Amino acid sequence: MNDELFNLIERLANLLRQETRAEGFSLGLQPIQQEALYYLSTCNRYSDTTLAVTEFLGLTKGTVSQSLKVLENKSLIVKEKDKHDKRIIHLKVTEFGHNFLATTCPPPKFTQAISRLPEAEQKKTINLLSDVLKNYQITAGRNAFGVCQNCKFNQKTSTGIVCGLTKETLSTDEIKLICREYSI
Amino acid sequence: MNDELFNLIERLANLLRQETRAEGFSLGLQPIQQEALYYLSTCNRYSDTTLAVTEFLGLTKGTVSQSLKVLENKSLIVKEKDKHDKRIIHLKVTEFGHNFLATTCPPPKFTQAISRLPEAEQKKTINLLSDVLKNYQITAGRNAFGVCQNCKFNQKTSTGIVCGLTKETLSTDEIKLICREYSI
DNA sequence: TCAAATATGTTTGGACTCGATACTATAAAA
DNA sequence: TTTTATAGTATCGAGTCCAAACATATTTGA
Repeated sequence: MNDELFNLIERLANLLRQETRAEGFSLGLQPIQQEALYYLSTCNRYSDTTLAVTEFLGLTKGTVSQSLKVLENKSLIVKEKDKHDKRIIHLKVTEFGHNFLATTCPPPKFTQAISRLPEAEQKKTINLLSDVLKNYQITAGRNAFGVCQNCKFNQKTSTGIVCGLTKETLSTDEIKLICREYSI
Repeated sequence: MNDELFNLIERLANLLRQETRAEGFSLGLQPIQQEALYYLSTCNRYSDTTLAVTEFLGLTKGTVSQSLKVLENKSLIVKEKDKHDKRIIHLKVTEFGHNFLATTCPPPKFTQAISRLPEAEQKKTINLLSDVLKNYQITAGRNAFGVCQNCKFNQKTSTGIVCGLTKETLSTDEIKLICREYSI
């Protein structure tokens, strides 16, 4: 039975990669580069670095560094040095980058296929698959990369929402993004 | 919401690829080569050709031809010419190949993570994800690659099980395998 | 019947990915 | 202050990938 689930995930991933390749063709973007760009569009300010992308994609930092250079050369992202730690470089998706993603990621046919399913079924699938991912991440010993507002460090105080890890104030928009420090 | 599902699948696939890479290290096997080998271990005699693997993985036949050559050189598969059509070459997984897959595919940690979930949840996830895949394949205009016994061409006659497409008799073991001609 | 079209599979070349390693720069720890 | 750890980049060789050209074998159809 594990085999079945493994098979399904592999096949969905294969189809997605195939379509992603086609979508990125206009800009000469490789699937992995699009994945990195997509991740950067969904993560928060603690998670928009080379190392975070590396963890997320499960590759080595040298490899990721190259992919990011391509994204920068194509003006899809810009690099901004951190004000407090000069080693850290934040990767921000440009407007051009956001526009590109809006039409290509997730691939239109995937979106189309999903929207044909009943909404209750969509939600159930998401919940179940989240459970699978969470379990797998724990077993494999990886970071969970969850949404900020569901994190155990997320605290609601009288002065606003605060991250218990960094002690910084967070906006209501920010807490919807993905964080590499996510923990439950 | 589509974005969420897309994200989950991508992340699961990333984790699986990362582990697959580690599992294949001992034999110097790349993730894509392992995927091809795994597919060949699950497909029926109508679907064990270069072209079928090509469709299944969503790559070009030239690329797949190279991966298969590697699998052959490592004695994980053998090539057998078709008796009726000399263009066709059947790809059979060797005992060595089966043994390798048994310990590596799906990755042990994935199996471990899944088995920790309640059985009902596992089944539900499989059913829902099957639905997603089926819809996506139809939208993308791809072959479905389903299990023989669920196919509309599968016929139970007085003399045994027959494929309505090839008019050939099928064994009870065979009908559990994946077929590229699967249709519903 | 036999040339043209089609189908299966391989080979080659160039662009790109990937991990490993070595490297620079900065920050934290001892 | 020296040492160690962290963030990121650069380079190399092995391998993936697509596109195109190619070799065979089969089917079509005039």
